Amino acid sequence: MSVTIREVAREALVSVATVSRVLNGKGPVHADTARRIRSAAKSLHYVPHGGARSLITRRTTTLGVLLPELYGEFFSELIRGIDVCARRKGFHLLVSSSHSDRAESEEMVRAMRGRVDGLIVLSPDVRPHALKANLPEKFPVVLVNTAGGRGSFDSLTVDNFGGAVEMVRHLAGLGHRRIDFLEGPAANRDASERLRGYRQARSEQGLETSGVEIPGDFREESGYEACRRILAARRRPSAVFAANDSMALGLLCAFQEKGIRVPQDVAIAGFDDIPIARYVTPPLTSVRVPIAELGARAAELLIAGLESGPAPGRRRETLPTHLVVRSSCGELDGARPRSASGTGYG
Amino acid sequence: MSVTIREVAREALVSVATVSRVLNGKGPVHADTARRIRSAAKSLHYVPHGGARSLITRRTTTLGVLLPELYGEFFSELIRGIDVCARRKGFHLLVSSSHSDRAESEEMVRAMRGRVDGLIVLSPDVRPHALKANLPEKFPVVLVNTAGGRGSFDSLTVDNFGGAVEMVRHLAGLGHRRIDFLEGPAANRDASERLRGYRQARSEQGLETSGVEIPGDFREESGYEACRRILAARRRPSAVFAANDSMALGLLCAFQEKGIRVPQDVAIAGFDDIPIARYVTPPLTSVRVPIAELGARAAELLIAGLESGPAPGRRRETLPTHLVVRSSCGELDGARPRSASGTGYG
DNA sequence: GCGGATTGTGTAAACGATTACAGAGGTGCG
DNA sequence: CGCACCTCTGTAATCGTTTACACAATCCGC
Repeated sequence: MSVTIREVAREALVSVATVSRVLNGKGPVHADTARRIRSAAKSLHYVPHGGARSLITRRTTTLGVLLPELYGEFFSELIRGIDVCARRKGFHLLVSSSHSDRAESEEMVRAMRGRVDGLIVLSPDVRPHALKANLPEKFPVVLVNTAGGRGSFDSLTVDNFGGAVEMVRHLAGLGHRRIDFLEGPAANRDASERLRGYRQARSEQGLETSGVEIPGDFREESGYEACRRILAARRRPSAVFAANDSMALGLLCAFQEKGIRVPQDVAIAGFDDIPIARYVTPPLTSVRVPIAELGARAAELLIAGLESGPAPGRRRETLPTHLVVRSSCGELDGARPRSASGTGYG
Repeated sequence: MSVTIREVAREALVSVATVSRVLNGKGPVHADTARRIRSAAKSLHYVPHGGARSLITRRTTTLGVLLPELYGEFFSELIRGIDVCARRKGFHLLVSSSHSDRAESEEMVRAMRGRVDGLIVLSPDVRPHALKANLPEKFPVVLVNTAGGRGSFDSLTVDNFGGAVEMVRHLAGLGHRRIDFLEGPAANRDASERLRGYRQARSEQGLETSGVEIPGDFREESGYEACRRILAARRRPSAVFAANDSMALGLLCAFQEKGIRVPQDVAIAGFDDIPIARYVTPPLTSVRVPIAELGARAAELLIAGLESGPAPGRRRETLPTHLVVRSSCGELDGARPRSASGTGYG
C-alpha cells in the first residue's frame, strides 16, 4: 500500500537502520549516503508511519483534548490557544467533542490510549474517578474548568467568581441597588461560579434580593426570553447582569424592541467579552475571560509535565478576569472604547 | 509502564490470542474463559494500544482535519458538524489548525501519515499538488471550500456565488440601485465567490457600478472602518452588502454611532447568518450557510470513500444557501422573525 | 468406534518503525 | 606493527497488537 522505510532502504542501497538514522538525524552517517537516502525518500514520497513509530518510542507527540458539547466561540478560542502552544512545542491535537453523557466520555478517554501523550479535559461530565479508572497509572492530565479537580490532577480555571464580584461592585458603584442576574445552565461550572460571585457581592453590598435570579442557558434565545420575566415583575431592576454575553445580547435586543432604552432605562452587563460585544449598540460592558490563554496555559502545563516526568505536586491555577467597561451600563457617554483597549481575540 | 494484552493473558491464564479474540468479539471462545478474561481486563484497567493496533489492522478509525487560521464561529460549527457525523460512524478526529503558510501545511499533512484513515482539508493554502506530493497514493481526501479542487479530489463547497446573487436580487427588488459591497480577504475562496456573485447580479440588474467595492477582512473591525469610506464618498449607497455578518455588524455599529438609521437611511445585509444576526437591532438580513451540514457531509463523503475503496469518480458537491430576510433592509416593519424560521445552529 | 465437522485454544508471524550491539575499515600513536 | 579509537553501517530485538495456521478435544451420524 503505502511506502515503508524498507523500500527507501532498498532504493538507497542501505539498511533500514541507516535510513532511520538519517531521517532522525541521529548517529554518524556519511554525507553521500545521507544524500542518497534523502533523495530516495523524497522521490518515493516516504512519510514515516506515526503508529509504528510511537509504538517503539513510546511517544506520540500528540495531545488529547476532551470537550463537552459547546456552544459558541468559547470552543474555538480555547482550541486555538491550545493549538498555538502545542504547535510551538511540536505537538499535535487529537480533539473529541460533543460527547454529552458520561459513558460516552469514558469511552473517549479509553480511545485515547496509545494515541496521545497526555490529556486536556474540559468535560464537566468526566468525574476524576472515572478518569482514573480508564487511564494508565500516572497518565498526565490537565483539567480545565472542571468541578472537583480536588487533589487528583493538575487543574486550571478562570476566576469566574472574582469577575462576577467585580462586576457587581462596579454596578453598585454606579448607584444600582437592584441588579437582576441572568443565570447560565445549572450543571455548568462557570455558570455556577459566576452566580456565586454575584450573590456574594450582592450581599456584601447590601443590595435588594427578592426574586432577582432568572434562569437561562447561555444562549441568545434565553436572554431574549428573560425580557418577559423582567418586565412582568412588580419591581423592575435598574441593571441586569447576564452570566454570559450571548444572553446579554439577546436581552439587549428584546429591550430595544420594546422601546426600553439601554442604558438610560436599564443597564446591561455580560460576561466573556466576546468580540461582538464591543460592536453592538450600545457597546456591552463585560468581563474579559482570557480563553485562548487558558488553552495555551493548559497545553503548557501538560507538556511541561510530560517532559519532566510526573509533576512534583498537583498544581491548581486560576487565571484572572478583567472588567471591561463600555457604555451599556451608562458609565461612558457613547464614546466607544477602541481596540486599543486590547484585542486578545485576534 | 501501562498494562498490555500480555499481562491480561497471564492474569486470566490464557494466551494473548484468546484475549484479543474476546475483546474484539471474533472467533469462538468458551463462555467461562471469556468471563475470566473480561474481568481480568477490567481489574487491570486494560485498554488496547491504538498505535499497535492500527499498525496491524491498517485502520486508525480517525479522520484528520486540516484548518487554516480561522476567525469566529465558522470553525467551531464546522468541527461540530464533522464530529457529529464521525462519532456516529465510530471515528475520531485529529484536528490541526492555525497553520498559515504553505510549508507548515505540508508538514501537517505529512504528520498525519499513519495516524488517520482520511483527511478533510480546509486550508486554501494547501494546493492539490502539494497534497499529492505528501500523501500516499490514493489517500482519501475531501476538500472543503478550497480553490482549484479540479479533478484530483472529492470536494465540497457552499453556494457562495448563488447566495450573493440572490441577495443582490432581493435588494434590487426592494428598489435599491446603488449597493456597495464590503469585501472579504482577497485570498479567501468564499470571499471571492461572494464578490463574483455580487458583481454578476449587479450587472444583471443594471445597477450602479462606480467605486462601490470596499476592502475588508471578515472581521468586525473592518466593517466598522468601512463606515468612514462610505460616508466620505460623493454618492452614498442606499444599501451595503457585507461579505460576512461580522463585518455587517461592525458597520451597523458604526452607522448607529453616527446617527445614521438602519434601515431607514441605509440598508445592511450580511452573509453567513451567524446566531447573533437575529439578535441585533435591527435584526440582520443575511444568507444562511449550512456550516454544520457542510462538515457533516464532508465526513460522510470521506467515510463512504473509506469503506467502499477508492471512489468511482471524483465528486464535487455544492450545498445550497438560503436568503434569510429580517428587518435590516427595510422589508419587515420591526417584527422579529422567531427561531421557528429554523435554527440549525443550536 | 470411526471419519469429519465443529469448537476452543496456543504458537508464531506479521505490521513499520527505533536502537543496542557488533563488526568493518580507517587513522593516529607509541 | 599493534592497539585503541574513531566513523560508518548492518543485524536483529523490540514495541503491543491481530490473525493465519496448527492442534487437541468434543460431537455427530452412521
